[in-house]
Amino acid sequence: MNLEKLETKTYNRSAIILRPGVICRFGFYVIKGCLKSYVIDNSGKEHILQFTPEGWFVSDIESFMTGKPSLTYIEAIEKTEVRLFPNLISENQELLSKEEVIEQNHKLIRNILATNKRLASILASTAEERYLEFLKTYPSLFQRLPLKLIASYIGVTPEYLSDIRRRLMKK
Amino acid sequence: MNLEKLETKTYNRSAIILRPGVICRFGFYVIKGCLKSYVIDNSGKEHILQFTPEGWFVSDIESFMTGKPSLTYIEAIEKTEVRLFPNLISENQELLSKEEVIEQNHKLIRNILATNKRLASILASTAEERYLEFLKTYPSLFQRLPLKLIASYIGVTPEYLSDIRRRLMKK
DNA sequence: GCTATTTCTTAAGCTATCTTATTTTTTGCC
DNA sequence: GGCAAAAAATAAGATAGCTTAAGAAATAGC
Repeated sequence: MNLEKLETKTYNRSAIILRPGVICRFGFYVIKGCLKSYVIDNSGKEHILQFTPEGWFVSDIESFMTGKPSLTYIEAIEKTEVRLFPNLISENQELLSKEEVIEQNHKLIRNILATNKRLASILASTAEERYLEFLKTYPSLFQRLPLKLIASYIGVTPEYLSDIRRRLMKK
Repeated sequence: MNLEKLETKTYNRSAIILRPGVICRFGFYVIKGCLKSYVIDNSGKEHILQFTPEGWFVSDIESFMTGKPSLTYIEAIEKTEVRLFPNLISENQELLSKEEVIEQNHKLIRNILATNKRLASILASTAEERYLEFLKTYPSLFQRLPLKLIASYIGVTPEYLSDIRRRLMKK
């Protein structure tokens, strides 16, 4: 896949790149800036699935792979430049070269590993542990993101994360 | 990849197929029976990441892909027959044919989609909602698995799941 | 630079979920 | 088929994390 040929695009802060119901026709590779993907629950609360800073890849993988309508949002947290990878619903994989399939694999696998870790962490760790883990895993993001978004990512309310921070300070 | 040539193996109930610290050299495709993969937290509690009944695939994907020691357990819940897929640390992918890479992709993708759904569900739904979702998604498993394991999967204690059930009965 | 808006902190009361303990039921296995 | 062991139900008290609210601090955008 010749990267030079792929379209790039720039989104402003708060631009919504994907919303539920729409088919996700691209994977987004972030060149500069940061995206968030999230779902909104029945009570209207936002839950962040993934942050996507420079060098990472994001998509609604289910929609991207199967052509079904997306269930998630993808939105720019900062002004963000992305490279667009055309979608690869299963049949299309046959059109790619072997190297391209492997290349695609690598990007996907990196995401899978992160998602797996995240699931284990949500199941097996306390909020405080998840916060410390986040700091260690994304030291750069920690400085760039508002507390509110970090709270949504680790799965607590901003008020509670504020408490956690205070308690950690005391130690 | 010629399926006829791949090794199959049968494990007894409670047999531990993979444990943390060991490199996961195989992906396990379940022909008959059911496996669970799980982590154990600091306080010794077990958290189920995935059930793997007939027709599904499981592995410690991080270990399988990168050759690093595994962080998870994989264990037979019932007497289980599996087909062993040799590991595919990145460099090895080049040894496979394009069709084999795509085949591998398909198995992985199915798991990824399930994991993504699960993460969204844990973040955005209540325990009761997750229980109902589990029943709908795995009607066959629900009858086969002890409550204790379902509780661990949806992320609550068995006592609390027992409460949830009772409350649902009343309705 | 100023102002409106958003974010963060703090605090108090509340609820979902956990812990521990006991009893009853079910299951694995000889 | 019977018995030991595991699982499930029930209940009561404990706690992590939520809600609401209000003031302080930071920030976006003009």
